[in-house]
Amino acid sequence: MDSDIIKARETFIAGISRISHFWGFPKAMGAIYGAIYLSPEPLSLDELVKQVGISKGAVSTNVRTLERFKIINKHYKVGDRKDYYSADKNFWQTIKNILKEREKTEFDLALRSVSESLKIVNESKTDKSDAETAEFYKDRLQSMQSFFNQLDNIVATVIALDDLRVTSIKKLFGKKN
Amino acid sequence: MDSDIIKARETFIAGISRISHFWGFPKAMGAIYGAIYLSPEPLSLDELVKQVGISKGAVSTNVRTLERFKIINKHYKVGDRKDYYSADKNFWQTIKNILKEREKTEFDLALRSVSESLKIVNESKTDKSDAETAEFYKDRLQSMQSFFNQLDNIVATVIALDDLRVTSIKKLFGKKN
DNA sequence: TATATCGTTTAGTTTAAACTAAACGTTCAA
DNA sequence: TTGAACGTTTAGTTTAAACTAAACGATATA
Repeated sequence: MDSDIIKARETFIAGISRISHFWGFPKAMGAIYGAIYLSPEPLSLDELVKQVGISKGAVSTNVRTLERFKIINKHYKVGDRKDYYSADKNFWQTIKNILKEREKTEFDLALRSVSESLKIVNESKTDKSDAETAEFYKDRLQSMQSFFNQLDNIVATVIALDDLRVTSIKKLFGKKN
Repeated sequence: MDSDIIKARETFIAGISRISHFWGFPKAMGAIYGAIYLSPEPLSLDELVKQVGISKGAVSTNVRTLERFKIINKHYKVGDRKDYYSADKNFWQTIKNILKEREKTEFDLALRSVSESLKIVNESKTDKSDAETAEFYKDRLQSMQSFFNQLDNIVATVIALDDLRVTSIKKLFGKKN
């Protein structure tokens, strides 16, 4: 294959790896996604091993995560036991899928830990000396709880949006007004 | 101090640590922020060492990062060589500050790496056999470039918003319509 | 000038995440 | 029924990030 094509792919994959790592995913996961995204045909596990240069085990686990997040798609071919993976260009959907996955776990958990702290303070029978501190805690914890709730709402709303509305939001932000 | 108050604080700090770690920051950084956020008075470095239970060096570096991101504020007292740190409740501003810092580095860099790949493909004199692949690459890379540009616009817009407009956006999303 | 008190930096260590190599279970074809 | 071709799992290793302990420079105080 043409060396420029190869160079372009390598540059791209390196970039995606970095982004992946930056957002808390393994670098290899980004590289795998990059290879799949830039392939005209769905790729098999062994082809990914060859292209990305990591072990079969690592490709297997990373590919599974990518699939769970609905970032890539799995394909079967009749009379072929291999699995093939592809990616599409709908990034907004991809982002939504990631958010959906994260909301289920971390967003929710963050909110709960603040709420629990608040509950403890609210239910504590504060003796005179700590009353002031308790009030301060309540105020601060409530503020954060409120913020998390708003954030949760935003995420939930974005997830629920259909593509038409996503477009309108893009317009909303894009116009810079 | 009242044991419930202590329990509430520990629960809170553990939660914030987890969030911090989840978004790619050190756990200790979250713990430090949590301690500062929940303190009625600005805290000194040594007080943080005591409250959070990590070494002075670690507190020093983490606190510096927090300050660089404008997540906490530094205070001086006359006739006192210690530095004191406080946090406020304006989370939207905090998020904006984090985004601002990240946009300068990673957002920008992501966009550039895709653009560079695209440039390589565009400038390559593709021989017959790879022409189709080159076209596919161009299409895919352009799609991602476009997406990144939109994302960059959104982030830049959010950063540029004043608080009034942030409120309106919160309303926009919060209504769930 | 000597000493104590700061925050920072550095060298070395710890730790947790992510990888490799290899064994494994399953499926299918000969 | 044997063996090849899959993807997955596991035990062990590597690696990079983040920590600790201690030295350090700077500044204030006695």
